[in-house]
Amino acid sequence: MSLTIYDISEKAGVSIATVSRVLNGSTKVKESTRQKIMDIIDEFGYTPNSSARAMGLKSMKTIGILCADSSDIFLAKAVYFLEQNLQANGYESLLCCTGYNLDVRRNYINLILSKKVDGLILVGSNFIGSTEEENAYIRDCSEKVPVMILNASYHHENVYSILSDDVNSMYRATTDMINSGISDVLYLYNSTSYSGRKKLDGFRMAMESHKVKGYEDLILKVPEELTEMESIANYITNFAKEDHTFHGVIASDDQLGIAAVKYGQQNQISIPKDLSVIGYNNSILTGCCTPELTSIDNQLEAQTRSLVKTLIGVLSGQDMPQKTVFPGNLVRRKTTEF
Amino acid sequence: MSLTIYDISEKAGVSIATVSRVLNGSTKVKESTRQKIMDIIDEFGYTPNSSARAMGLKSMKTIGILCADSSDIFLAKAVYFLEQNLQANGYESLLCCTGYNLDVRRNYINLILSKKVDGLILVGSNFIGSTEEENAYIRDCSEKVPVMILNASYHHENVYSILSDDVNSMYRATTDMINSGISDVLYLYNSTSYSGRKKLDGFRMAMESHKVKGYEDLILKVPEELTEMESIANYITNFAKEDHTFHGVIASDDQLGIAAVKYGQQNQISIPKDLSVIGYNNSILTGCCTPELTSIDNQLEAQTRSLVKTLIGVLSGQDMPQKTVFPGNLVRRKTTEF
DNA sequence: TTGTAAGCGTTATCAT
DNA sequence: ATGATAACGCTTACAA
Repeated sequence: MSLTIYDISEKAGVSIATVSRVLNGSTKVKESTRQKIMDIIDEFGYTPNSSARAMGLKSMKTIGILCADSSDIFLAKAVYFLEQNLQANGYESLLCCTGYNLDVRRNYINLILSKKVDGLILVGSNFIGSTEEENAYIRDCSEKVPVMILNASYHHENVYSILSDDVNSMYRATTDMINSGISDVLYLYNSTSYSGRKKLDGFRMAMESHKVKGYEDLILKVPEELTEMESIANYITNFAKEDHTFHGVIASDDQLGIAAVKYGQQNQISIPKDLSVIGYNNSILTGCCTPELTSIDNQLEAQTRSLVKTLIGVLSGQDMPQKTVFPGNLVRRKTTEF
Repeated sequence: MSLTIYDISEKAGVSIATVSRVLNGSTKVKESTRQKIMDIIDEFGYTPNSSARAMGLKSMKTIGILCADSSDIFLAKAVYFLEQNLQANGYESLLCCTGYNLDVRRNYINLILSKKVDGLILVGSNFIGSTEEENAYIRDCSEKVPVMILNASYHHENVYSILSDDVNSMYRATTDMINSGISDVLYLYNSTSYSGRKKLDGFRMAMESHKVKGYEDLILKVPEELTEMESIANYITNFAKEDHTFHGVIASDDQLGIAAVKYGQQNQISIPKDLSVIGYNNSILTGCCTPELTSIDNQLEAQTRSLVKTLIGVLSGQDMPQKTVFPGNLVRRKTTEF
């Protein structure tokens, strides 16, 4: 059992209030008593009981991080950056992997709120539904603590959104591809989350504004059950066999992008000569295939830094922007020629 | 502000003790009063204050998860599984990414201990140094709470190790390769962590027991700074140019394995015909290259399940095995013919 | 500069 | 079956 301030006060022959003052760096304490107390702590050690502390301060200095699946390559990176930033600001991270089911989520959130976290971070756009009803739980949370959303946007009091401009990123990538002379491009996606919808919007907008005909026939939703790269590649092969031709692929994430590369390889299609491929997230996967995958970088690290900065600001009572949008940018590798 | 048991007791016209009893499911409470209290809770809502609770119970029902970098593909998966298992057992997870520096780690650990976590999980074999001195902090921790180590072994009271048998896995994989007729095999690694050392041991043992000569010349340490796949592939190419020939590669993780595949492709070496490659961890990366990577699976999920089970057992006062070892197994894909 | 004491929201041990 | 009340370890007015 570690010492308490009572033990220390006794040893030092002062009151617990004085010990507390020293511990909290209050200036109003004589240097000699401060020394005496510090000496005792140095000798016997002391780790504050943060539960007790939390009761006094009404704060655990802890932030709840919710994500569907922290082993997802994209979410894992986000969680990591967030934890680092929070740590640097004196906050700890309570991690909670909720899965994708809404009811399960609500339960987890209640649990985590009872831990008296000072704020909540929702990592991933899958937390935002398309109906007000689905998002009710977010409004509830926001009455207790500030809610930060990474990679999606939801407007409500005490809710702050940090995201990348998926519409624009996808619009520009698609435009680049069209301008390079490829207008028959397959759009590959499997998620209809907030950011999933935005990406598709960007693709459609580019196609529309460049007056490309018949692009809707080349929008392919890959079933979510298909997680193996090879299965996805086969799925694309089958799609192509149904008399669909395309000389470009834009994928809503790197995994699908890699699957497209695999499709090309399986069908002896030369990349990038006869098929250009663009992925999304600029993850570690981009380096795994040959040729290496061109991908859209969404500046995740900058986003997380901004998110934590905003959160810390909110917690200290400052006015903070409710929506911060980061531009994405195309990282050109070997699956494209432009 | 959410209700407290005081508010509820007032509304119900009973004492806080009774409310507490209802909340904790004590049997010794009349059904009618229980109902009255439940009704009030249903109407107004109630989220227990777990800091206060922790003070009474001397437990936060929280486990500290330490890992160097939760965005690492292997560690992320471990963290995810651990969180899920802990959640299922009524514990929350305080995540702490410590980096690889020892001093930084010690600080984090003190901090996390002050949060009164009920146990500590060290994820990744990089937490175990090779000297008693380096591991002193683990012994210190173990005096306060049970310490669980995933993927490494350290024997001490109140310390429990769950790991896969890296020596044997590597021994068997190497043996398989030798038996298939390939004895000039390049061993690729970049980490000298506990498990890194064990893997290398397994490789050496296999080489020794099959009386392969000169294998030491084909053990290649890739500089840790090299993180890009292509850089690693180039590094291998340069090594090969220094008059080293090999027809097999065994890598200490999938990333290095993929780099080896890339090396083959860059140098027009046919895989698996002229070069066999085996990776380690059986991660998502294995599906990203073509041909897909044969890899050693270390049963991470089973390990995490066992770890949490052991931890829960320890916390409830049971005697638990201090060391649990899981066998690994080779998952054959397309970079090997055997 | 220092001490006293109230308060934070629970749990748990007594009585009744 | 229920109620008082101490205890948990800390912060923070308010007094001295």
